[in-house]
Amino acid sequence: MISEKTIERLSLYRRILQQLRVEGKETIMSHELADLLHIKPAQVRRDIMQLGYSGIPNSGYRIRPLLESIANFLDSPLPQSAVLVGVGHLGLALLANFAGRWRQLAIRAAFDKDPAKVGHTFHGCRCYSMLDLQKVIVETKSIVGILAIPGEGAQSVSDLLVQSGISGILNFSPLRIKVPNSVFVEHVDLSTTFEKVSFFARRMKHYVEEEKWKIEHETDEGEYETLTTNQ
Amino acid sequence: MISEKTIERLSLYRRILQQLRVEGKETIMSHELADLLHIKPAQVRRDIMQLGYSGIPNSGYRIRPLLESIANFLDSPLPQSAVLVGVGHLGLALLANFAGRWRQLAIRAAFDKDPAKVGHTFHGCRCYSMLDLQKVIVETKSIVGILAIPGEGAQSVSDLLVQSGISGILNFSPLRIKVPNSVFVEHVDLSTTFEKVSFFARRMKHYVEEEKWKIEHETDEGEYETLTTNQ
DNA sequence: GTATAATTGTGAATTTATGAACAAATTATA
DNA sequence: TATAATTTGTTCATAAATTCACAATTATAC
Ligand SMILES: NC(=O)c1ccc[n+]([C@@H]2O[C@H](COP(=O)([O-])OP(=O)(O)OC[C@H]3O[C@@H](n4cnc5c(N)ncnc54)[C@H](O)[C@@H]3O)[C@@H](O)[C@H]2O)c1
Ligand SMILES: NC(=O)c1ccc[n+]([C@@H]2O[C@H](COP(=O)([O-])OP(=O)(O)OC[C@H]3O[C@@H](n4cnc5c(N)ncnc54)[C@H](O)[C@@H]3O)[C@@H](O)[C@H]2O)c1
Repeated sequence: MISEKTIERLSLYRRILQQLRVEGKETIMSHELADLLHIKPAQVRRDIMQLGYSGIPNSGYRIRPLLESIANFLDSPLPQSAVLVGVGHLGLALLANFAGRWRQLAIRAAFDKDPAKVGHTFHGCRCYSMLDLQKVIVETKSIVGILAIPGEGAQSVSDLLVQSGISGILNFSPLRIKVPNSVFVEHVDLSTTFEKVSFFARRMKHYVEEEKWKIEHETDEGEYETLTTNQ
Repeated sequence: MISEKTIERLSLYRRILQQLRVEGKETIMSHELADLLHIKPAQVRRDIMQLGYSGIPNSGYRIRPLLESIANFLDSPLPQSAVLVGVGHLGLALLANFAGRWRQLAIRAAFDKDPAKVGHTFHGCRCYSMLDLQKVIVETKSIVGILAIPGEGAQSVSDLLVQSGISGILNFSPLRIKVPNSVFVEHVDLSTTFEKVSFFARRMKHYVEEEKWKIEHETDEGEYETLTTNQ
């Protein structure tokens, strides 16, 4: 019923609104939010509509109650825990940002198969042995697992997480893991993202050079198609 | 004309096919690739069609030439360079993975405003002063910039990158930067992604518990709507 | 107060992405 | 060599996401 895209935008709105509130702003209009995010005002209004929150015509949305509506919608009534598997380069960066930083949602435990890491604490988060996975997940009541290990181990660790009661996985490994359809998976594939940016960067450059050429040579506007981008 | 989604999938196909080739596989059929990625075969055929490459009915695609077609389409004829701004927790992880690892596309230089980092080399990549940004970008002919700094500095650094000739930006900061429409931007917003996974994890759990309840109480199948997911 | 200007909420239109289905092509097989 | 079995390329259909556009509503100016 509610789409992933909408959830992502609601999370964004919240972050922006929290900032604006500390700056003393009390109300906001759909086109202001839209401009900050480079989207259309109708999109903002539609998303907020789905919350059940109503704005005031000719005046906009009151930030305080809108934030409450978003929190009400996005957040769990209880603080929510996540666990991280793989305390390597990426895992460490994630711990630096998400280990107990927010009360509402945070990484509460980490795991690694490397004995050198087990028992140590990284950015305030303890690293456990893989043998303790199920026990710790149950104890911390975690429902989200973050995979920051190489593709090789990803499927088997994913299976373990699911067995232990995890129902959402954030997967940074390049492998597309298979899970029961009662589990939500998000693949963050930084390599393909990097390649994509590189691809479009090149196209943009070509397009711009083509435009320059056309201007220099004062040709009439030919039927060049513009690039499709997400801006 | 070609969509971002298609580019992402082509990059995925390539990675899988490279692996399969070293395992000795010579041909592949659309449904095999589709199964590995949890998508539909028609999607695979459509994507490959856009490359201009043709498969063989009743036999599939020959992996070697297909890989060549993909490389031809996705890659620059010359090796392509990227620069990273912000050698913090995340920046370091990115350097560990992308600093000169591939010949075709790699991070060739890093920048940080912290004097303690300037002049040092991280994972084989030299960190320069922000003052050298333009010079190094021009020298390395980089067209991609990666932002791994806090939101505060993101807009001004982005402007600098664009001034220096960058035409693609991979932005890890929470700020939605503004760029001319001749520049491609990809926002990787790990906080919102994390919140999204948490949100759907919770819904999944509820949904599953609801199903269990229904089974235990042997009610007739009510009109419960299923969740929309991306699996 | 009344008029004016502005902004919301939302149905309808549009665009974009995905999926189903089938003729055409090709291989394998009898 | 002919037939059967498959898989591709692609058209047409469906679904999802976005955008338009405008009536309804409210604030503000006069
Ligand atoms: N670092 C990046 O910027 C980056 C970029 C693109 C993709 N990735 C992907 O993210 C994942 C992690 O990357 P990284 O750079 O942190 O790798 P890394 O090698 O630095 O760290 C991997 C960690 O996972 C642990 N590990 C390995 N297999 C395990 C298993 N089966 N169970 C438990 N722990 C295990 C290792 O001991 C190590 O600590 C990899 O799949 C990588 O391809 C990372
Ligand atoms: N680490 C994560 O897992 C994670 C998760 C979500 C979001 N992010 C975002 O990614 C970005 C980087 O995160 P991090 O954890 O690496 O932060 P960090 O604080 O560890 O590193 C930031 C680095 O950028 C440098 N820097 C800051 N301002 C700069 C400027 N104007 N010019 C040049 N260099 C500058 C700092 O000196 C530091 O080295 C942040 O915007 C953060 O919100 C990171």
